[in-house]
Amino acid sequence: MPTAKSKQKKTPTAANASPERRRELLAIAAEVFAEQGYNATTVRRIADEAGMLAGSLYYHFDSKESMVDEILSTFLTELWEGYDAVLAAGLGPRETIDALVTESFREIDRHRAAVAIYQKEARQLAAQPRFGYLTDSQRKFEKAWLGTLERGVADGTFRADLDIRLTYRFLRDTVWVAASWYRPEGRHSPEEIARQYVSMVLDGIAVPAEVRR
Amino acid sequence: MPTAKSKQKKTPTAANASPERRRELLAIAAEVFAEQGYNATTVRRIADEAGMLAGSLYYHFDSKESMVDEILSTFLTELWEGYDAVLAAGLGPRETIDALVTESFREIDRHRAAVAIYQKEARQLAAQPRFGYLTDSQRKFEKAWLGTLERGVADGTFRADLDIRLTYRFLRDTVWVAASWYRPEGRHSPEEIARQYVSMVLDGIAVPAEVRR
Amino acid sequence: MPTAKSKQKKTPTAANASPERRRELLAIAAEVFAEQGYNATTVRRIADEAGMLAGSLYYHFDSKESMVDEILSTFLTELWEGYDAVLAAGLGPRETIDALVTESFREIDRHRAAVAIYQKEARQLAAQPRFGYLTDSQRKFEKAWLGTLERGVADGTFRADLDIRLTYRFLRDTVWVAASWYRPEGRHSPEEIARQYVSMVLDGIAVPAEVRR
Amino acid sequence: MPTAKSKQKKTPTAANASPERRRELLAIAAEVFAEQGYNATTVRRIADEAGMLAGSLYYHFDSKESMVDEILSTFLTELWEGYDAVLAAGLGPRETIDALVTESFREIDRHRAAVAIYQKEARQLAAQPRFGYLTDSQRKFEKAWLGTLERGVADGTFRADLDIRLTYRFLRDTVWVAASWYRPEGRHSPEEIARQYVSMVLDGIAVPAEVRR
DNA sequence: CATGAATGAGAATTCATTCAT
DNA sequence: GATGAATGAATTCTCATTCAT
Repeated sequence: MPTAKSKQKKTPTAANASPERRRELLAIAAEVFAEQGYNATTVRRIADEAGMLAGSLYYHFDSKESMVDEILSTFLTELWEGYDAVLAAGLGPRETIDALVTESFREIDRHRAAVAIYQKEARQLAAQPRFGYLTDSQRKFEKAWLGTLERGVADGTFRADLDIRLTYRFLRDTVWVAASWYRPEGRHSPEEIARQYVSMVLDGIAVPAEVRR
Repeated sequence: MPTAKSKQKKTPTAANASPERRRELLAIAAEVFAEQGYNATTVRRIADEAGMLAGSLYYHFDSKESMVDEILSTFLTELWEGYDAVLAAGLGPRETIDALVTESFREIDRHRAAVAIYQKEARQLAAQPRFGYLTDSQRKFEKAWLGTLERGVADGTFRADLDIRLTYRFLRDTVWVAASWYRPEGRHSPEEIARQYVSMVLDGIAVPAEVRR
Repeated sequence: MPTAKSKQKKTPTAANASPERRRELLAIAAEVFAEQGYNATTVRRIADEAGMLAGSLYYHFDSKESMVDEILSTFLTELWEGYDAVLAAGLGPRETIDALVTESFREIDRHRAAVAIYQKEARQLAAQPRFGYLTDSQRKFEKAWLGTLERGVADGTFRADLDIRLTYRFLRDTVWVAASWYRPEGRHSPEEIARQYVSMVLDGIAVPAEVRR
Repeated sequence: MPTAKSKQKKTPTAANASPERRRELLAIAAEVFAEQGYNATTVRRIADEAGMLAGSLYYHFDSKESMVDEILSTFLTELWEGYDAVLAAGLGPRETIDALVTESFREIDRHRAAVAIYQKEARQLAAQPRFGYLTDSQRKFEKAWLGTLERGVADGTFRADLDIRLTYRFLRDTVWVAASWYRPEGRHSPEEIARQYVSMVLDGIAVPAEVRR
């Protein structure tokens, strides 16, 4: 509701429209970004998909960049709500990993496109100041997972013979790359996928020798 | 694996120069592609890095596309030499997985940039007929790994309670994403990384209950 | 001096609103045009300043162009009322110049923005048929000033050793460019500024030799 | 001559071409800018005038902005060479004014288009940090002229009854607006125009009373 | 009277590619 | 083998304008 003399210099266009329309458009954009890659996606393509002309998108958003920005920051905000809840619950290392993995697959389920974009583009985007929060998030992320692993090694829950940073990367990648193949309509629920992933990660895919015997 | 030469459409230019120069230039290009992404990389940038002007690259290559083509096909050719040797060795499922993972990390070590490019761009490139071999390779790849897993489940080596396609994806991603963080000068040799990965994947990161006791 | 209404091409929109609102909006528009330049001024910016949305301006005006049109024609209409009165008064050359300069500064005081716009944009706008009156006005203007100068040279009031067209341009520019720095709240009244300008122009800024002696 | 590894990140294109070609293109651009105004001039128009495609201009210049930048800064550099020489000559106030006016008309003669651009666009461009030198130059300019006037008033050369800032603006505008009508092929040489301007400014256009008698 | 959403015609700019030298 | 200059198509973004509500 612009009042007389309100000169919104910075954001001439953005944040005008109704939140619902924005969300619709962002969902479309996210889908296309995820499929084609951010750079390879033209604004025109998004507009086509939304049934409007390329220029019309600029009524809703400042730029292509601000679209990814909003897609990623929205996703990360929600992710951290979930993660923070898990981390605040005071669970043991094994249960924390379990809960984080489960939470992650729930996020992948809810924000598949955003996660895929994050995976592919984060490194490059993070170079721009505007996307500094990506780096921040990554740091927090590392702290959460690595810390849990360290706790687990300390209390004997996790193996001590593995390079812990390697283990961290293994876990991290293992979970998130799933966004590249995950389909919401697929056979398994995110919880079921999470259950199996946790099981693989914690206990391995091999049948233990003493069982096999 | 089709090699990417045979394409001298109009000009008698491409594929002229000495093979060594080509390889040098491709190495440079691969590095830049890996770092910035294929789309985001300008021919000019590659030329800059090579100490020449953008136009000059066209003496050596037909197009930007033919550069990735050659980078990826060279990599895949080598990869399959290694894989085929492993698969032909008649090993048991556990040993085959071990060998494939090890071979994979060796390839990551040798072709880090190419692997990173493959990870990021394969899906999109594969849409073009020229890159049909990417899809072929992926199919062969799946057959090799999935087959090994199935063999393992059948003979009791691997757990039967896991969705096998899930396991396959888990394994595949787990190994290859490593290219995104792997640095040849890093602490661990590719063989050491492979050893730890295999150990995690097969036996899990948790200390088994009966040991912990 | 054609007035810029009579243009309701398609819509019955323009020239609807109350004349006061129009004048308010035109004053705002003139200010922005003067400050940023006609081309660089967006309709949105004017609307912002007026506390409405860009589209809403089109209830009041046919187009951006019709805004400048109305601003300039209104100004010129008033200018010529003043000038015509001076020219009809039958004054001598010196007194006529004096009166014209004074009248000009009064117009600058009243229509600072319009004058500034005129100075900057007239040449370009005049190329369009719609703004033909700008050229007409300029011709009339030249006739009035140049004629007065010629009269003055003829009767010995003004120096005969100067190129008269040069003198004309000198005078014309000298007066009107003042619009670019004039501020109504400034130290001097328009009449005082005019007095000093006339004095400079007629008698020069140097102290005459025989006085200095 | 780019050497291997020379990554000119900031200026990917500009400053490549031979200086002569640059100068040619800048001369063309200046002409168009002067005639149509900076904003109203499209890059395409400049390219048309130069007999090339719009995109081709970007081989020579980074942007439309960098074209005006180079045009203006080149002009100002030369202007100050001339001005500085005058100011260093240790002339009296009257002679200094004379010399500055003459130098100014010489610059108008040499850089007519640049001067016209400066007149029309300086205020707006100066808002951008990149064009900070415009403000600097203006300040120096004011200091030079105003200082000379003050010296003249102090030593009795110039009238003391005039507002000195008004006089300064009068002089400044009077000289530079001439760029808007000056044509190199015109009747008068820049020196002749300067002579007449100086005469008008110093001694006025009126015949002194005691002479007229 | 005004808003919200869109249109559509450019605008500047980028970049792979070509080619004469 | 490489340079310098250009092409031309595509891309992001801007903005005056329209119009149903």
